[in-house]
Amino acid sequence: MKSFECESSSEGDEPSIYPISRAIAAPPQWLRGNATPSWGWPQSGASSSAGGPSSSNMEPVGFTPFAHHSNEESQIPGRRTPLGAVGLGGFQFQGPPSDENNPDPAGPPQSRSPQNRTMPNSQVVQGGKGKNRQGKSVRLNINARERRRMHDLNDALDELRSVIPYAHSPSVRKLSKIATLLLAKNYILMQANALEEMKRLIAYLQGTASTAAIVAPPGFDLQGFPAAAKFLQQQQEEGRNEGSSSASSGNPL
DNA sequence: TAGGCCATCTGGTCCT
DNA sequence: AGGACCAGATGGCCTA
Repeated sequence: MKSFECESSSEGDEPSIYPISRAIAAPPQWLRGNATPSWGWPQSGASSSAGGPSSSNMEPVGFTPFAHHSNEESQIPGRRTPLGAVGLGGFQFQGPPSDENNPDPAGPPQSRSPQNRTMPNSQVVQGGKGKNRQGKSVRLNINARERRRMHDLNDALDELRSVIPYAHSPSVRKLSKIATLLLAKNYILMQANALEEMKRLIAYLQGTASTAAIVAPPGFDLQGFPAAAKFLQQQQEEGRNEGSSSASSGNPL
């Protein structure tokens, strides 16, 4: 691979810190501030990556989860054309006007970036031997397919960006590919953790519904469940009131 | 200016 | 044979 490799996260232990992981753990400035979700970036030493974020931080602020902002993306600095600007088939080639590489006979569309990209390799490497004589059109077809494939991949990444909560804002730069993948992974871990906690809470409430006093079990963190905490508090207060009013009966509930 | 990120081209490998 | 997938190489843009 290249200089960055994702941690082999199949093991649950502490992932080794590759350069890219450090970059994610300490996101660049354009991702800090409002852009940084409270759950997204693995905290060094905190129980974020494997165990998920602390439940007290589960309420991210500054963004709208699951909101699609493809229109806003057009204003975000970046090189890729927003999804809405291109057809379903992905991006059209926007290279130099020369192009035999242009699969669109109608001519190259407006370049998606201010500059017209040059295609340095297309001519240089072709100057070789008979192998390249397989036919220019064949090679160009292969190139077009590969381009389309990469565009599809980027479209999928855009869709992934649209469903992971982070600051979708014109002033916030688009997540990089690797950041998108790592953020999505952390989001999945967080959701799984929240689901587990919810299951435990439901099981506990069901188990104590018929008993006298409802008390949070030792070690159970209710900070992430304000509604549940409020409910328990109400139950305890009601229990106390009834206990005082019907002290003669001695019935705790 | 260096480094990060990206798009594209290219050749190799595997699969149908 | 043709297509999908992959990784290396290259060069451009942007930001600190």
